[in-house]
Amino acid sequence: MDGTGQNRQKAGQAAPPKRRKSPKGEERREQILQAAMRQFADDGYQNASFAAIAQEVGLSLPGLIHYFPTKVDLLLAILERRDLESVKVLGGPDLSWRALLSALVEVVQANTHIPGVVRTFAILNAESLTRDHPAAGWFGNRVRSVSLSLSQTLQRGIESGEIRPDVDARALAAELISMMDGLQMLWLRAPDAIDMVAIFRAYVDRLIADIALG
Amino acid sequence: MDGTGQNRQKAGQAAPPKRRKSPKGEERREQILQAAMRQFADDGYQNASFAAIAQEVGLSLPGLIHYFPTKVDLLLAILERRDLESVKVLGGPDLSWRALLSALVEVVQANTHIPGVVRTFAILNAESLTRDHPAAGWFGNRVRSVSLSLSQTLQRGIESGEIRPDVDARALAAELISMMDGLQMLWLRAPDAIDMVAIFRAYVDRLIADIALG
DNA sequence: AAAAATACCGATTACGCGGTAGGTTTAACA
DNA sequence: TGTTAAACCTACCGCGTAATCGGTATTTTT
Repeated sequence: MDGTGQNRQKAGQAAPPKRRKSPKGEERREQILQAAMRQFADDGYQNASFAAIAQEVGLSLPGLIHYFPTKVDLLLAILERRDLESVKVLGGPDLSWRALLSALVEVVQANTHIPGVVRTFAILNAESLTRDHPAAGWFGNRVRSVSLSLSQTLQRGIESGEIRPDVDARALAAELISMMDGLQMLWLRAPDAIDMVAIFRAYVDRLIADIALG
Repeated sequence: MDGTGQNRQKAGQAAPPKRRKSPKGEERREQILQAAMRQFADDGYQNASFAAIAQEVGLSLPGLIHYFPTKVDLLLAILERRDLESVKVLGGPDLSWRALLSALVEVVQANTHIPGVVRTFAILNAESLTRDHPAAGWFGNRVRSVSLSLSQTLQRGIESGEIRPDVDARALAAELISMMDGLQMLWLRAPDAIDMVAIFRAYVDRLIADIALG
């Protein structure tokens, strides 16, 4: 009816989404999301086949559509779920800048154990740069939000006198994001050929040495 | 008949590719390559329409096929051309490491003036991470080659005593490539919001300060 | 001027795609 | 236990796709 698939809810949090039942259904949803992530990771969103995702979980195409009315809805469901997970990582605005940088290294470390997920989001991230891509808004918001979060923490470090005052917090935030994303792409092309964690850790260590005061 | 479109020539350089004639034809080829780059930049390779490229240069689909027998041939032609251009940038293996890093900054600087080209290759680079992508080999070779070139130059710097001996040249090469590619993606998402050149230059300056001896 | 390659086009084909129409079976709940 | 929604399926549709067939007109070379 609406064609946008945005009709889930708007701001409710614990509100049970209308009425929902079957345990089997929830299990299926989970399977579908997993399968879709796999196929998006392999082929990208545009090139992946909605019907092939259905097949992977043993459904017909209309069977899949019963759960996700359009391909876009399925994509958005994957992104939405990622939102919930990633809140906790950069969560506190009360984190010290050193702790934040450590947390970033840990994120990279953790990512090496879930190459599938990393691949999915790296592919979608890049693909979302193309015209009218349905994930463009999500990735745009995400980069804005992460960037803001990083630069605020760095800025607090500057104001508290722990970081050299001539550092550009916003530029440094962009630099960190770029390095992480760039490394991911290199790593995805040849996971065994480069040690993503070691490289990123070395980079961050140098960065800390460069900007720390005292 | 061969279906691969690889039948142009194999190693000849000045050898006129069999026999070629019309000036009009060469002009058309040029238009086609430009149009294709534009559309690949907008929509990616997979999602771009071969026929739409034909239309943009005022040809029917069979008319386009006269010049490039398949869509893959067109893609490879674009990549091939880029090869010729990019040789000169990192050309000499007799370049000093400082000169090389300066050259990288200049490349980034120059790239800000050709966002279309940057976009094309950034999009294709990311897209080539998907399964069976026709550009995968090209980008794989490219990253290998650039990486090797960078790390060799850095290694020479180490051996000549200009760079600290505890530096990992290969890791640093990967880091540089990651930073450039990551920055490009961030920049493409919001060209006016970030100063790619300033960020990269600041990064390189810190890097030099960190690894230089004496 | 003759021969031959180049530079195209209209019509068509085979196929995969996302999505719909209209149903039947299965399971939850009162 | 009856009602109702969830959980699916078969068959189908319209569309866009890359690519082919079989030409004709133009240009270049001999």
